[in-house]
Amino acid sequence: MTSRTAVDTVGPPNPRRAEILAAAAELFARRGYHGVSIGDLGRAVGLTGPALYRHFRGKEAVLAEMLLDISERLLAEGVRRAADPDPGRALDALLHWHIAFALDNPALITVHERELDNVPEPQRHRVRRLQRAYVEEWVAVLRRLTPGLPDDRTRAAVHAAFGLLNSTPRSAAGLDRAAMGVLLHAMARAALESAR
Amino acid sequence: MTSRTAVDTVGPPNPRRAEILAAAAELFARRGYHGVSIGDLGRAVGLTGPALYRHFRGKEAVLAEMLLDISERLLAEGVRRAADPDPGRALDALLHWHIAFALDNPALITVHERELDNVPEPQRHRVRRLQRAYVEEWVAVLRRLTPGLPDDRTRAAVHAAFGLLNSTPRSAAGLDRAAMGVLLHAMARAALESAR
DNA sequence: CGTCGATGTTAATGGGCGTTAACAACTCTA
DNA sequence: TAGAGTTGTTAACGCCCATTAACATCGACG
Repeated sequence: MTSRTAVDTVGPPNPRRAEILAAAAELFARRGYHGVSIGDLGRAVGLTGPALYRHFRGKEAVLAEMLLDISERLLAEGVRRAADPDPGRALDALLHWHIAFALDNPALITVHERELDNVPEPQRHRVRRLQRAYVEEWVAVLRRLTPGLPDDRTRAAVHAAFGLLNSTPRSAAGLDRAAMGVLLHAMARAALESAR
Repeated sequence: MTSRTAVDTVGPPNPRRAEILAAAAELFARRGYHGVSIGDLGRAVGLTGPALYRHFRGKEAVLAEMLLDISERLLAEGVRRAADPDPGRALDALLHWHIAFALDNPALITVHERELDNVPEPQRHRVRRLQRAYVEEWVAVLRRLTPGLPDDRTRAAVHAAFGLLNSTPRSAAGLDRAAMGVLLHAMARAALESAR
């Protein structure tokens, strides 16, 4: 029986897969999913286009795995941070986590924000569920922090705060990472507190 | 001499052009510039693909005109509102304007935020200049409101506030337009004030 | 040493895209 | 009413793309 090489999702972490995913994140963020060809993807890691099929089922599979990975990482650590019994400290921990992720992975944040519609259907639902669960972690913390606030208003406020935090890749200002981090933290915290 | 029909930018406002631009905004916002074909664009206004060339020089020209129009509208009214001698009132006026624009034209805001890289080079510079000038209107108002704040920090704060305000198209929450407007206003104002 | 699986390559296939050409219908107006 | 300009159509062109096929190399291991 002929093996299908490393195309299936499990197994030991393949460095080539990670390399392709990293390059794809940069390209998808800069030019959009449809603006990047298989040839571009291969060339970005020193290969030809068709070599990509030794590692992924196709172009859509690259995007799907990327978005699933991001959503899972955001949610897993989000759950951990939201568990702080003090809701004020939980909110700060969530802010720290999300800001660090956005500052360290601007391309991933951009793709995560924009390209969900291009993920094929079996996995799009999983990504959506993970994204929603992540938002609900934030909503739950804010509900503990300010009881009585209507949920739809809280959810809208959380989405707006994400818009603020995720603006990092587009600003590219003259501030260094640390200064940008504290600025975003202060602004997002103030914005969320003003929503009450 | 054979006329080139209405392909050049000037002349009386052509309703067909406006119709195409509106449909293109929705499609570009939903699927991205490269995810929309000329055939899609024509079909969206009840025509075939090639009919578009009676009104635009090509696909890139549609995007270019769209982004130029948005940037000019944002800047023109932004200059007007920033002229209020009271910087606090000027900031509120800018917030009202930007929020109203974002709530009324979510697709335009999305395209304006994402697709600049796909505008061909002669006009990309013009759009960039207009966008920068718009940001500088905000920066100037904040400088009057809080003298002594370093400019790069102010600029970063403005970009973050734009991220918050422009999140509207992605939230689609259960709030109505008015409630969403006051929420965004309060959050953005608080965020900007916290940047001092 | 020979075989096999993993990981590349180039060549080929089929489809879609942006654009242009050629042609038709309709509306003015001289 | 003839002609010209406007705004559509369908057909055709060339290019690029995602994917597959066929073949090459190379290391692990019997």
